[in-house]
Amino acid sequence: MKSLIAVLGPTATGKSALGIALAERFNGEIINCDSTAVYRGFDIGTDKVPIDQRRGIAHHLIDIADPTDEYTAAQFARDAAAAVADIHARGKLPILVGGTGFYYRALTRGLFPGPGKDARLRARLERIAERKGVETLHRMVSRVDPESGARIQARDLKRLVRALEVYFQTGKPLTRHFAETVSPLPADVRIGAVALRMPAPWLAERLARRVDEQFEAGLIDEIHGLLAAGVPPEARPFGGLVYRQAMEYLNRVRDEASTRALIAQENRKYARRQLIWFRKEPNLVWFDGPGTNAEVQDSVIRELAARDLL
RNA sequence: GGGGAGUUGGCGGAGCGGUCAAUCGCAACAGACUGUAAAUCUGUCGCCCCAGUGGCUACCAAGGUUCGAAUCCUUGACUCCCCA
Repeated sequence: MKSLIAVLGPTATGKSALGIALAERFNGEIINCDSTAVYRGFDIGTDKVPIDQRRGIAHHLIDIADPTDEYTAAQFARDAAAAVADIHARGKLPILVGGTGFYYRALTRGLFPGPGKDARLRARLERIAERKGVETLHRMVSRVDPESGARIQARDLKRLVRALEVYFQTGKPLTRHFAETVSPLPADVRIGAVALRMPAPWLAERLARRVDEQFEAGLIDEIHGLLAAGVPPEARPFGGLVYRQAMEYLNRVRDEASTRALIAQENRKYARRQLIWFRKEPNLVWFDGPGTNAEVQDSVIRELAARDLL
């Protein structure tokens, strides 16, 4: 019987610290489950744990993609499953740590084995949306795949494009592919998932403090460095939280003080979406953070030990 | 001291006699999510309820005109700009 521990929950609740504490105590290695931390060079804004603070614990799936790559949930599911197998093979305990719910779901429940992105097809569909309105795509989806049409909201461009992309590439509606969905994880892996949470006002305070720390740690210099190294401003990770707002600041959309406030605010909204996501995740045990707290760590260990996962 | 502009729901900001509980944006709140997910999208958003072509209170304040006012008039308070 092999265990996989997962430390999940909203941003800034101390997941990394809890993960490292568990790894130190139970001969574990960390697997990142954060969609942006996979990109090299994006360190400060993604709150990566610096190497000298990892206490010698191996961290997987961090810094594995170039900023110009388009890393996806499907790729993550494959890479993470491989990392889990590798860690198990070496007789160690894999500990998944991160806040990207979709990545966690892709790993634990799988994505349907359909085709990936087709850039030309997407461009074509997006052009149709531009010319005739997104609703046109929704009508197209409803015609070829009524179930998806009912499920996907009429203006949700990305999902509509995806549904049509799958249909045009396979001749089969997206919904029919779902039946073939399987987790890439071997069947004998037992998952022990815990999530950290915190009262909203407390989290808001931590988020505001973290933004200030990121600026003091040289967030803006990091961005200048990336741009100087030739990373285009359209690169995927620049479009995400913290970096998007910081880029706008560099483009003089707003001053630094309001940029910091905006980033904190966007982080709060993100934390909210993460909570909504993880609340629906089955078999997940919640703990009141922060994960740096020794008592919290102890109760997590007790819980996992009681379920014979450690 | 003189001249001009303004005061609208948590904020910004439309509306300029009826169809206005008041366009829209933001925030807030609730939610969706199967290969971009730190992304993308949706709903609610004055108060009350038997939840409806329902009731009540509302557009700085007080009066007035009118069948009817956030919209017009008078006075007052406050804010901003220009000239002294």
